Amino acid sequence: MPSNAFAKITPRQSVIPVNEWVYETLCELILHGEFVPGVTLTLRGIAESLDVSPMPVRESVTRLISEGALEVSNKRRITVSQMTQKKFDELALARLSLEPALSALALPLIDAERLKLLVDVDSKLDVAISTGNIGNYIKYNCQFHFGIYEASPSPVLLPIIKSLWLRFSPFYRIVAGRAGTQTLDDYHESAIDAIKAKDPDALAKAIHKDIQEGMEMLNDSIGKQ
Amino acid sequence: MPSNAFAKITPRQSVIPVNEWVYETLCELILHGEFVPGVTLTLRGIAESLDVSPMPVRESVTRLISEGALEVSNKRRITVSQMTQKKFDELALARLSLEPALSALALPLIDAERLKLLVDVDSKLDVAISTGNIGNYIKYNCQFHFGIYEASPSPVLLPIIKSLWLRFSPFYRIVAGRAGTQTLDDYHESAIDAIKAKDPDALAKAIHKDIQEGMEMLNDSIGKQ
DNA sequence: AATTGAGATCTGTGATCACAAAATTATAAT
DNA sequence: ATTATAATTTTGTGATCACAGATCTCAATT
Repeated sequence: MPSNAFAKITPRQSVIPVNEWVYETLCELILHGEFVPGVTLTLRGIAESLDVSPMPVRESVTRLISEGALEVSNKRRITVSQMTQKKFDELALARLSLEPALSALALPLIDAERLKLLVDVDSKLDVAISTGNIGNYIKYNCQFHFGIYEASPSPVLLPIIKSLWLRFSPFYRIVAGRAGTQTLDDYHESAIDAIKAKDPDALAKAIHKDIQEGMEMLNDSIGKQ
Repeated sequence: MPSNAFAKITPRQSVIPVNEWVYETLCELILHGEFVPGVTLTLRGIAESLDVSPMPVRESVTRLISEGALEVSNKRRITVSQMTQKKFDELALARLSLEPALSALALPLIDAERLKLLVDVDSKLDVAISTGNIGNYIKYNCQFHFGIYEASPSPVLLPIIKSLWLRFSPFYRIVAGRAGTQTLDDYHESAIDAIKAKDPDALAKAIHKDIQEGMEMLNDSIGKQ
């Protein structure tokens, strides 16, 4: 029996608290689509998989529940949140309201180094699309967006947007996995152009369009999970 | 020595879990401005005040930290979050982006009973303003807004908006307490008119204006806490 | 009187135990 | 073979303990 049932996870730096490492590990697993909507998790199970005691897992799961990534079902069972039409509509509304705005705020803080990183991630993303690698697509798409947002150390907007991603990522993975990468299209090129031109409005528009297209693609699949 | 150091709190229904009651009690205390920004709290202290064991307090505080209402300071000390200009700007942006939108979504679900409740709360609010009762002003203003929002059982937007309120409420209390109620103005009348006219756009505009005015009033006081 | 520093206390974090309610498995009866 | 029921295990929740690091207390020293 393996002491760690999850896919490759980054080892814990002994300086950061255990509960935080557990939280970030679970976040990454969720954001990268490793968790299937609807499956039930157990505190002791996660603890064993991550080779930690149940206590820090409890704190992390509490956080993830309050952020909507996990749910506690009818009779106190921890599950990965499933998508509903109502949730989806609100997620789309919130994303379209906040992410373009934060992009515009972040643009002046994107330096040459970060721009290079974004270009790099976007090219990896193109490879993932052409080779049909869904896992990498999800990962690099996430890295691209947050690569922009995190240029601004936003204490309020960033955590909220992260919680939005935590909620639709598992669903995203399922849908994209079924549809394949050939249908995927993005506006990352125009986003990069807007960054180079230092045009906040153009960047906001590109991000808005990118989210809208992506969410429209997902919208048809609700209920067919 | 009192077994309960907090102001009047609603007793726990024995059917709901202790941690949830603690969470909701703390939320209410924060939303109604009972907590002063910057003061440090302790798990054991809250537990004693609420006459529960430290364990459910731990879970509740974890949630409130993840929602930004509380912070863990430099060297792991739990404090009530303080306002900064950056936080304030983002809170205003998020509120103006989300609350008018949710108002418009909620309007069709506001029935006669709820409308009556809103009118009632608004009149209590006017009394609070004219008598200079800051505590009631904060409370009824909160009840008025969420009285609209909660008409729509929004699984995503409602928790996010609540987390926004949890962050600025303590600050609100301080500022309003210093400025007095005579400077307070709101657009609740036009909001009620819009509800009666079943005009979502007009309601969204009224809520937008209400938030904008309120936040502008607060903006001058940042740093002078 | 001001400063220092050793001892005592308090605090968040992690570990472990207890327990009732669910869920699962095993057994019996049809 | 299928259903019903009893026994067992598992689970989230709450309580308690342990501990290192931060904070506070207060007497000793300058």
